[in-house]
Amino acid sequence: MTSTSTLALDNQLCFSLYRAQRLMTRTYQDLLKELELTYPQYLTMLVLWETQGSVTMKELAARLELDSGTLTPLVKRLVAMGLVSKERDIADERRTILLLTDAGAALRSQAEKVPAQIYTLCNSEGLDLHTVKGELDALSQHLSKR
Amino acid sequence: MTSTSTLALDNQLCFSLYRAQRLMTRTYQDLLKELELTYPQYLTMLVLWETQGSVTMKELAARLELDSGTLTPLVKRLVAMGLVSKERDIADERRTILLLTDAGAALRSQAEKVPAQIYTLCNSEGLDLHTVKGELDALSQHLSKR
DNA sequence: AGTTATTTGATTGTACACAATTTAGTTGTA
DNA sequence: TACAACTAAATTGTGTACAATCAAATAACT
Repeated sequence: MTSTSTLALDNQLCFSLYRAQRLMTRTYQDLLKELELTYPQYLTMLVLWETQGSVTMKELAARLELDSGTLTPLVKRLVAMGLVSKERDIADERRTILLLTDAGAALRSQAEKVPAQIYTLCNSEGLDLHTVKGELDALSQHLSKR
Repeated sequence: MTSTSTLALDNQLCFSLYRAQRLMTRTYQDLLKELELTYPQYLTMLVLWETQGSVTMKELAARLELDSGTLTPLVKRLVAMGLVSKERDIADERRTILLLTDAGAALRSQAEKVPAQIYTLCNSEGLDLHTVKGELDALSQHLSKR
């Protein structure tokens, strides 16, 4: 029997979201083990792969909606792994430009397999993942304009 | 124009989930500031409020699907705040029992206001939050049985 | 030019998450 | 009753998140 209290954990959308997100990250973790990337590192690589291998920290932060406190150390690890290099923008020395190394570019072909694998793992009878994605995006849109 | 690449960030359900979860946590953060609780601390208090103020660490971990590495320090903070007390189970000294203090129990009346406030902030034209919750639960169910 | 304001990224400090290991306590069994 | 197997928490170590602050560079203004 489910509690009808408005405070019951099972009645909170937030908890469903929180749990689903953690399960999703764990699912990625297994697949990303082969690439030796964490899940946020993978997201960062996605951005680099879709920007011809060159972005500023500011652009990356805007794309992932993460701040420098998160990204600076994360990128430092990608640099240490040899997937990314960092240099200052000559035109504006405040800016740091991230560049894909050859190893970083090469990793893409391995990463190409991940989306299909994830789809297989997530897809389930009676659940339209595309619809869920749209709803989550709508929720994010709504929450972010405040 | 959206990229049609399967690797494009915008095509990943995972990123929608990841972003929505972070936005939701931030939304809670504002409301919980008054209670001086973080979002995971709030979830922990929800569990205590719905269990007559008494749970073991193991039960709490099972309920929140978090492990002791996360919960031990989190609970330590709740104890330091005077909301929870800890004692050993006399029947089985391996077990730690968490108990609501009077202050912890009293906080519930303030927390009662949160769900309605969150609902107001999340609810949006053309988006059924109850449906979204159900879909996320279905996804979690699917991801956790593997 | 010199001062002020703004921008960019890095740094600091707090709080999760979670894998892996350790410690202490309990149970099952020869 | 030894003692191996198991269980519950705590601990350790790595990697995010994010608020707040800082330093350096640039822009804007007088």
